[in-house]
Amino acid sequence: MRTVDPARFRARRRHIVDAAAALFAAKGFERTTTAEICRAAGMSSGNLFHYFRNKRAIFHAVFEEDGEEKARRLEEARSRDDPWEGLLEIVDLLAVPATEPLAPPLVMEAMVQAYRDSELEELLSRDSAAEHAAIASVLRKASAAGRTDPGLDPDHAASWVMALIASLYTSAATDPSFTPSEQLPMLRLILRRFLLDGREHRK
Amino acid sequence: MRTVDPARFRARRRHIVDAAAALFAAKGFERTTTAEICRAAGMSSGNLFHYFRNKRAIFHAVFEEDGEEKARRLEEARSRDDPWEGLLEIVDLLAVPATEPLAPPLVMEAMVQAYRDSELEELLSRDSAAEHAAIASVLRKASAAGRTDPGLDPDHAASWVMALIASLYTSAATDPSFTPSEQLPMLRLILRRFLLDGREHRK
DNA sequence: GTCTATAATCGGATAGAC
DNA sequence: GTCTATCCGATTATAGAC
Repeated sequence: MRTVDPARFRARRRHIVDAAAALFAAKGFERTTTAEICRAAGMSSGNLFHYFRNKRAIFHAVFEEDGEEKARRLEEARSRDDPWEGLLEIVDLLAVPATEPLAPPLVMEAMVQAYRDSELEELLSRDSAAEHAAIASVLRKASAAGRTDPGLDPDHAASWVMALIASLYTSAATDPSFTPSEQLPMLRLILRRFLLDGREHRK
Repeated sequence: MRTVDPARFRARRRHIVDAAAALFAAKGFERTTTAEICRAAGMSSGNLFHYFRNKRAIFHAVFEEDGEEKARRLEEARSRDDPWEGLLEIVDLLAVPATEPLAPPLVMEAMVQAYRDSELEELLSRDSAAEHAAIASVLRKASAAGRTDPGLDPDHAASWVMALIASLYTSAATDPSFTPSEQLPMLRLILRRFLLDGREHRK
């Protein structure tokens, strides 16, 4: 007979993380106080620290997605017969979250924090390494099939594809008139022209 | 007979700003303490606050460039006969500072701070509005001359040109293997393909 | 102009009762 | 599991001497 219900524990942590994420997005990590998180989550300080070792652990939890599901979807896209279909699927997979209002400022905050927090940096670079590998893989396939500019190095090009997707987040966070959902078509256009260099897109 | 030498006062402020910039780049705004700035600048706290109203004013000063010189160079590029020459000149003007090691982390920090600091936000958006106007201007000229894809809206395209340049800073700040100076050719390639869509670049 | 000293506040985190 | 109470340290900024 155990005294803690793991599901309830996880749900409670999730409740805290959700409350904190909105604050981190609006004010950044340092300027968000634990007292504010307590208020937003409706609990005392003593209780908050029962669920998280410290403030930083709450921030990390915001970015701990289960890679399970994502890895599955990346693998699915990467194994498509048509590499361009696979690429566009990956782009959507990575770009669509940018349409959630909290995501752009949170991603920006994560990027600057990762610069000084090696644990977070490792967390994020694990994710981005998986994304990079998937993109490079479809690019290699497309290149071999003559469906992209063969002069491009797939790994190098993949880095720029990721940079372009990241622009969706940074632009949304810095320019109020920039709406990721409206900009997705332009992102796809730039990618096509970059990678195709005048080649025909369709088979 | 005045007791303060304005030139000396400005030099002293500059000395403080230089010392602070390195700290802001390494640790961010909030985690840099005024005590650290004092140590780095070799002066006492009382003296530091003789030159700056508060810590935030020091941070702002890091980004107060004289727009004089920059406006002149933008205007010069914009008035080139060949709009592509003008565009590439502007791109270099904006991209080359990314090769200074402190610039990428400082720019990232400025972007996240601007999100919560309307004064800084105005400072930065004044700059970027001028840049956007210059880029849109050369793109309009290029489009009219049939030297870029006429289907692109110059203002919209200019925003993406700026986003691509910004990628140089964000990528450098988040990916240790990314070197802006090495990536400049690729940036230019992407811009050409994006804006030309198969058209010939040279006249 | 520059210093020392310190005021005033706020922050994260813990102890321990219930 | 949750709370109240509180500690300790750090931080920005100021007062006032030299």
